[in-house]
Amino acid sequence: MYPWELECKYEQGFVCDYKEMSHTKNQREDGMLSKDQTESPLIDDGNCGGGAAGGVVLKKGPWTSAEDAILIDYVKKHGEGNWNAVQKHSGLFRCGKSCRLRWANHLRPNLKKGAFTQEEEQLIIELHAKMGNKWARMAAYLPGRTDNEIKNYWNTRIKRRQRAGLPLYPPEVSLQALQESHSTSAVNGGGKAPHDILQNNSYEIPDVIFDSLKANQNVLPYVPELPVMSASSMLMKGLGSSQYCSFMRPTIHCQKHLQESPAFFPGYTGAVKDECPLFEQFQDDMSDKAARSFRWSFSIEPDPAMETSQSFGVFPGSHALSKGNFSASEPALEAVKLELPSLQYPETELEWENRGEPLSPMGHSATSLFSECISASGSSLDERPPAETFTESHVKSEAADHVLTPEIQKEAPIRLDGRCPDTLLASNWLEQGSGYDKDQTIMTDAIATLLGDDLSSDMAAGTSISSQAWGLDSCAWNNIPAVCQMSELP
DNA sequence: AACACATGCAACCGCCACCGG
DNA sequence: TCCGGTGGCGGTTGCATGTGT
Repeated sequence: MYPWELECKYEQGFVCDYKEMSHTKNQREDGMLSKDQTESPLIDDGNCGGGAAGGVVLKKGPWTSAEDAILIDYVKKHGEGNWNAVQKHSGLFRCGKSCRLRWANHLRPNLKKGAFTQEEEQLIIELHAKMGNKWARMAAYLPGRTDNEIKNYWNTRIKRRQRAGLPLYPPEVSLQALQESHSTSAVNGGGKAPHDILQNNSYEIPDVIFDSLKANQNVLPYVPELPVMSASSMLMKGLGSSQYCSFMRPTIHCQKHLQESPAFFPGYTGAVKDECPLFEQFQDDMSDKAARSFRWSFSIEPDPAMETSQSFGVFPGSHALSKGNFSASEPALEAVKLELPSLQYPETELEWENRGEPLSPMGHSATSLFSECISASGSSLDERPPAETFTESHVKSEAADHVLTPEIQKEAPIRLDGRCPDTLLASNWLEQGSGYDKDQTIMTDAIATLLGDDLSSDMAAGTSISSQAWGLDSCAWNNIPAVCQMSELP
């Protein structure tokens, strides 16, 4: 639908609808110009409009409906593109970039407005796992959605999950990947160099993420071939997600601990670091360059860039901290040149967001708790992480934001749209718990295995809180070091 | 009611790739 | 091959609104 249809929409109040939706906050729009627009028309820097394109001071700030109308009219007549000509031909005092952005994000026909649907949310998660912060490419899979919208959604989601202490990606995927990587490494040999393992073509890990997409390739008009994503990459992404950035120090302890403690990964003595480059990530003072040199584990052709241990650091698409900053991620793999698909997204069983992830009664996810426990147990008495990494900032925020008593869980509404906080997802997950026995088993087994003997000496008896509630049997719960449990208790 | 803080979103900025002259 | 223009992309910012105290 383009100019000819736009006219119809426009005349029927399309702009008005938009105005209501996106500018409810801009009461200034009609008549009430923003401060930018009235008091000090900003001078652009030259890149965008140059402030004075041909001596004309270009306006910045929120668009008015009048400007929208001008732009729509212009596109209607001249089509998209050649945005710098808009100002010349339409008298709109906006730079071309601004016009393009406005059109693409707000005025373009067929734009969806409003909250993301569950299907869209899940797709975003999947796509982000695959592509990283390639918002434009992701937008190609979400008809009617803009990259900016997706980006904003993701960023807010990251913040939410950070606050919630949740991983970005589903824990069962991470744990499953972990198990897979273990079994695979057992075959390949634990002492194998990381890059060898990762590049080994036989190092195949079942798809766990994109089945929902791939399964429909024969149904949908066009679904770009989605390369197999390494589950171990997912694992690393999950563990390396922003959530864990706040646990940088504990993670280092984890690595140290892992190295020192063969029992942690039974049968994988000393190979943990190799198997889990994430741990190496935090040990080395990793550069962005190193981060970007990482390639996916399923690389067919050996990549010279991977010949160095530095190659194993940040995982594409992750928001792993590098030198304290979020690093922009590279595409998960050689990003496929995506065409605009006309997708119909089927319902899938992997509705992570929908069901959330298993949370402890204290609001901890299994993986969150897992990471914490590793962190805590991995710290010897003289290496205990600073309190603020654990007992203060994290626990405080979780206590404040995500304590879910059984009563609260009962009352917590099931998430019906995409805007409920993660807290609610937890209750939702719990309510649907019966359908996730497998996941729980995986979780339980994995945690029990991972925490296993090595932590047994730290066991505490504090099982007053039902560990069953988040899928851990009492044994597994008991295997959680006291420091973890204590840190969660009010 | 007032204030502070949190949240979400629109818009901007800077960089980069592509293309044509 | 170089260079300027253009468009696209990802990161960041600013602000209105929502929420809690």
